[in-house]
Amino acid sequence: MDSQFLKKVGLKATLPRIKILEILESGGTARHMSAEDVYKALLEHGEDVGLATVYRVLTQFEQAGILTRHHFEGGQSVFEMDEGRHHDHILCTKCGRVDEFFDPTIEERQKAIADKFGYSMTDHSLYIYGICKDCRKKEKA
Amino acid sequence: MDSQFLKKVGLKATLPRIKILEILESGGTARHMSAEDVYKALLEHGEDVGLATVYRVLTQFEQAGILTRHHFEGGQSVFEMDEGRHHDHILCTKCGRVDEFFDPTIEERQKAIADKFGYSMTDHSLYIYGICKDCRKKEKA
DNA sequence: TAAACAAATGAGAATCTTTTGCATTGTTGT
DNA sequence: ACAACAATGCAAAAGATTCTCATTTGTTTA
Repeated sequence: MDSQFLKKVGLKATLPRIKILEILESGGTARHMSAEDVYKALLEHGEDVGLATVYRVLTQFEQAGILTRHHFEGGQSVFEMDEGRHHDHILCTKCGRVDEFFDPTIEERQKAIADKFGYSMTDHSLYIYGICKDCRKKEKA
Repeated sequence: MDSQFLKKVGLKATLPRIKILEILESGGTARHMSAEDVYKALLEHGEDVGLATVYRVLTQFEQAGILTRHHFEGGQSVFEMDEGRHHDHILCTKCGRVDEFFDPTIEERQKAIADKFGYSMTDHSLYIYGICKDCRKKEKA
C-alpha cells in the first residue's frame, strides 16, 4: 500500500500524497510529467488537490529520492519516478517523444572530466535533442 | 566595427544591439551572462536600454548564431558568445564557477545513441554539476 | 541629405511557472 | 478519541520572459 511506502520515506500518508503517487506510478499519461500534468490528471480522477500542493509534494518526493526532476527545454520542470537505474534522455523536438538510455562510456568520461577539473561530481544532466523517425517520415510527406 | 558585423548577420545596426554586443564581447562580468546580467551591465555603463529589448536582442543573436543559450539549473537562461568551437560545461553548485570542456568520445557516443534510437540529432546539452576544488577546501575549514 | 517606410525600442501590462502566507483541516501517537 | 503539529487550499506574490503599442530610429530612395 502506498501509505506504508510514504511512511517509510518519512512522509505522512496524506490523501494528496497518496493520490499523486498513484498518478505517477500508473504512468498513465506518460513517465514524464510536469506539475501541471499531474494536477490535470488529479482533476480528471475527480480528486480535489490544489496546484500548490502538487508542487510541494513533488518537491518533497524529489528530496526523498522517489523521483527525479528534469529541466527539458521549454521552461517547466518535468518529473519522473525513480526506478533505481540512472539514465539520460533523448527527445524529439517535434512531437515531444522521450526515450531513455544509459551509456557507460559517457558516464565514465564525465567522471574523468570532473576529476581533471578538480570537481567532485554530484550530478549531471544530459539531453540529446533531435527529430525522431516518425516525425521525419511525416515531414517528407 | 560591430555595426558592420551586425549588418553582416542581417540585423540593423541599432544602438542597443551594438551596446549589448560590446558587453558580451568584453566578457566583462563573465563569459556566461543572464539577460538580467546584461541589463545591469548596460545600466552600469550608463546606457539606457530596456530589459525587454535585452531579451529581444539576445534571442535574435541566438537565432543569428552569434551566441548560445544555456539552461543551467536555477531557472533563468544564460547566454554565451559563440566562439566557433562547441563545448560543454561543468559547474560548481556552491560558488557558481563554470568551466568548459570538449570531449570527442562523448560527442561520438551521443551521435551513436541518436542513430540507434532513430533520431537525427539536432542538438544536445550536457552539464556536469559538482563542487570545485576551492569550495571543498573552504568546507573543510 | 531629406523624406518615407519599415523595423526596432521602451515602458508597462500580461503571461507562465513556481513559491509563499495564513487560516483551516487532517494525521499520528498516546 | 484528543492534543500537537504537520499538511492543505486558496489567493496573493514573486521571478522570468513575452507581448502590446505608441514612439523613435535606421535604412533606403529620390
